[in-house]
Amino acid sequence: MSPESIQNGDSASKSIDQRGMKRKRLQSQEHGSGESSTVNGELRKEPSTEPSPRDDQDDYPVGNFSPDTKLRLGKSISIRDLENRPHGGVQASQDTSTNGRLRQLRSQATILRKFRQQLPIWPSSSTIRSFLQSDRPQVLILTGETGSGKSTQVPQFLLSERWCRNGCIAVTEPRRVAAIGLAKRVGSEMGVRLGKEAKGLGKRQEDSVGWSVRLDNNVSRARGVRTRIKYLTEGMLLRELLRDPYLESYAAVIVDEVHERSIGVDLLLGFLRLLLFGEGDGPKRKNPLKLVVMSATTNVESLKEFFSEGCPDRKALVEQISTEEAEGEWEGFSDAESEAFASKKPDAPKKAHVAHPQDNKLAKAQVGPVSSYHVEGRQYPVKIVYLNEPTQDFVESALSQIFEIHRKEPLPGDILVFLTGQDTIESLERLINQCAQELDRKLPRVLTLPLFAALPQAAQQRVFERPPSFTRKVILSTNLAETSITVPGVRYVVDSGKVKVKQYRSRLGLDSLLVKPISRSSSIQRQGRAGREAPGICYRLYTEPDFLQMENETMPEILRSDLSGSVLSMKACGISDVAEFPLLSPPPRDALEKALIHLLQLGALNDSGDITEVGKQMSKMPLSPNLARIIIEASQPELDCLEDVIDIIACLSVENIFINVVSDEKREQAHEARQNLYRREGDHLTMLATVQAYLSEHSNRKAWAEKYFVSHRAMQSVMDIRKQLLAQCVQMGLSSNSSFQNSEPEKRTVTILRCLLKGFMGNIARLMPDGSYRTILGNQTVAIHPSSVLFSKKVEAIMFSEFVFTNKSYARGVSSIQMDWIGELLAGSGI
DNA sequence: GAGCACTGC
Repeated sequence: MSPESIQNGDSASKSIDQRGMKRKRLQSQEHGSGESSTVNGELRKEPSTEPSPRDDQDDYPVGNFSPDTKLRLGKSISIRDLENRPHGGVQASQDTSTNGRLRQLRSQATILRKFRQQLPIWPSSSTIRSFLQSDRPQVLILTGETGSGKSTQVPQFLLSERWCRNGCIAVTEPRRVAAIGLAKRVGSEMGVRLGKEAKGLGKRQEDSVGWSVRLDNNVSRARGVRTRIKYLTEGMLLRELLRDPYLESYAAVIVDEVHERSIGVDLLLGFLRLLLFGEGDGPKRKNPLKLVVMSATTNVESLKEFFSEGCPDRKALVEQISTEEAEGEWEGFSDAESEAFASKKPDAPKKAHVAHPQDNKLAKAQVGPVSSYHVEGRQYPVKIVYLNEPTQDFVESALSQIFEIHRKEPLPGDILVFLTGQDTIESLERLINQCAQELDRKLPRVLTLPLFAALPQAAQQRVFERPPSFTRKVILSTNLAETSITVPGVRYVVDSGKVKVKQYRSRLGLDSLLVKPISRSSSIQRQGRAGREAPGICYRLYTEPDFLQMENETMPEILRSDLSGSVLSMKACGISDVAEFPLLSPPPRDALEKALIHLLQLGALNDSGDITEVGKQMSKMPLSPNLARIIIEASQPELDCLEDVIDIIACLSVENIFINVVSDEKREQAHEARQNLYRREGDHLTMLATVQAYLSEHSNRKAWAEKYFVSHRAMQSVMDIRKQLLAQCVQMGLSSNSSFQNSEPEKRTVTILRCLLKGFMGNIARLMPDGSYRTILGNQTVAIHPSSVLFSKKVEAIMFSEFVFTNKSYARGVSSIQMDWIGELLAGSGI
């Protein structure tokens, strides 16, 4: 493909005119305000300012970074990285007394305040508060583009409200790093001590900001401390709902990043709707709960409808509004907002049109249970360039596009390329490096940096480093850079328009992992990555008609996942008819049925569909139902292999513990080194052997891991999860006496495998005369994945922990089993 | 002969 074939002109600017009218308008305002380097420089002079993780959705007008390092971090970097920084943006105090520390925190907060005031959301504070002032439960749907400041400011706005005076606000985030990073940021803005750092102030109450994510709960339990804001991952709030169904400990819940439509968010919205507006059997909470749903996109209507549907006095609300004089103002305001956004008319009436209830005593009564509001973002304009003709090979198109940019555009300005996976990233990396050698000496050098989740942490961190002088970075990334990591310095985005998605097919009980076109919203999100620091260009490796044909939104995760975990959570929360559970995107009935049947087979539900004792125990574990069931099986006193099984389950809960080696030579080497760890019974016992070998290494585990080509990072998570699971089993009274530990290894191995089989009943295949494997339930052909120790081996039958279709059906995590175990098992389970 | 991205007391 020739560079000329890439369109560069009018059609590109047309589409930004349509969608990006705000950006154009913002451009003129923005260059003179906020993000300028003078402000940056000013902040830099403050000795107490540290480079802190930046909220990638809601930027500060000043990056808190030293421009010297050019290190700009997204909402998501490594947790360790966050932990190594002093809390709250304040460096260790020389005055170690509590009062000295608090004084210092307060002065820091005063400095930060003027930057908060420059955030686009700042002027909307009182309007936002006014939506939630009635004495009924209320929902506010708050949309705002990247950089508006909503994740950090909205909780602080609400704190001063009467209904929140002594309460705590929960804010959920989809990622751990985001939750921790935001908590630290907001803590320093408020000038309070973080989490357990807060110890109380004698007679006076001390306010604090905390966070709660798996394996890291940093919320003060001290008597004199009020935790005012708590950032949690979605999963953690779901766990809290199991314990405290009415969330009595919170005055408000803020659900952030709803547009990502994770399973967690969808379930939370369902539970929260029931909690707010659930069947009218009397008040469930002492005080009405307030809910703020925050989303980046404009799809307000479906959210509005979702909550209005659940609201019992919906009719009353509608009548009330239509009889109020100010009717047009409230409804009209939000309509004008969404209309303006949809029809791309600039300067549609906005704030001027809004009646601010705090200015109008009657207005309070006008605010219904469900309202919506939109805040402007802060983003530089990005020009869009489409291909004229569709491409057959996006790797090749990306290659020529990258070099066209490189020849044409001056530095600075790094290139971010969105690809589908490790394979395409590595092949493009090779191609670029070949071409770069023949590059004109006068042109800047090219530094190619791959970025995907399976890449070791140190290699991932390289995208944050400043390149050598006269060098352009070309970052080749998966979707990781779309939401989780914000790469600094990017002005050019090359978008393949593709993504690899995992989709569960309940009929086959199989995940497929296939390359698909992205959605329009995802395409816009990728484009936005070019306009973080300066105006940018997004080169789409597809045509404009292709763009127009894309789905509007990415399919919500709940429609493409195994629902057994979600259904178990619902059942544990007392939802008897799961088909009635309110979901924004209800999954098809057969997907729910499949999940119910699976839970029945596992013994989590009984024949009438009620949750069993085993099911209740399973629901408390931070594991999929399959894995949770295995733990419970292993805890039976007569089997007693709990500790060994926990070691295996911990490995199954993290990414691959073995390092992927690229070259053939290294692969041989790794294979050789791992011989001591490999077990002929299969991958699960190999995992056990690896954990045990790692545990018995006391001197230098890092070196040990390197020697065996084992991922040290993965093993550290295995250790954490193992510890957590052991503690939880003790707490749940799942026993483990070690009498059996001394029995013959052979017998122990069989016991362990039979426990695993209890959770992987559907995942069994036997060897056919032609040498292939076929599943017992479903009679599907399945191949042992090349990463398995049993790859190319023939055994009587296999059990596997994962069943994934890529270019064919693969079994991953495979163990050898015997046919006669299966008969007993199936007889016992009623299949 | 091959591995999208997240998450959980």
